[in-house]
Amino acid sequence: MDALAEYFKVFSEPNRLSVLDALRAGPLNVTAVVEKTGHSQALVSKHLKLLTIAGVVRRRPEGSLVFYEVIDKSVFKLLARAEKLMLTAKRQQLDALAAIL
Amino acid sequence: MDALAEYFKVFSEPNRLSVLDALRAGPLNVTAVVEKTGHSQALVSKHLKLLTIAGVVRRRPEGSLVFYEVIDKSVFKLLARAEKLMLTAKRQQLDALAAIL
DNA sequence: AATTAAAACAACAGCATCATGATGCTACGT
DNA sequence: ACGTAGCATCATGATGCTGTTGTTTTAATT
Repeated sequence: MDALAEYFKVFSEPNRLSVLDALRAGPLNVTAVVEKTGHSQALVSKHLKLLTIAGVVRRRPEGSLVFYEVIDKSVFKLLARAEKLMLTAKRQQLDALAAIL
Repeated sequence: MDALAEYFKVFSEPNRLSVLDALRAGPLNVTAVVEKTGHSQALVSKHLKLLTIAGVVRRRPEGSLVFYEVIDKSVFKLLARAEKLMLTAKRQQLDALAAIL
């Protein structure tokens, strides 16, 4: 239960999520992620490290560049499922509100 | 992207996850959750409030008791998927570790 | 009305996390 | 060997979250 919470924590940060999303189409090196996300280099590097430690992303040095890529693309299915759940949750909230009025 | 991160944050806390898990079998009142989880009453109340605001759980007063129940049980599928992903991720981590040694 | 049990609220201390700016470190080209 | 680009790390300040204690509300019971 503890480990699961930590795993969810990986995806509970907007900037980290955007870094992960930048890798959706395929591997990118750090600078490319920086440009794609608009975040500072230090920040991107940090989040990529976290994602690597979490086992979500793989680090692959190539010459003087370092490429990162998503290991198991089914993480995006997780994101999609969460998004769907979130939407229905919000709708339920509205329904609950309507039931009161 | 922001909202998604916040939604994930709901599940990124061990105690909150255990509170949610306590409601897996069905509705419970606060005291029952307290007994099932072993957490303090105040803490349980707090987490239940959060889960309610997040739209994961529904609050239903009944007499002097207040029952809580999971609105959409497919949240547990989200948890299961995350757990699965986590396990494969950990294996990949071990492999990566082994590649270094 | 007073009492009691259940649940929520408030204030506080402690802790973790995040973003930034600066600095270090590698690998490559000249 | 030197300079540079790419990436990682460090130290710091700021912010937010968690859990506890103590109090308050709500509802039922006598």
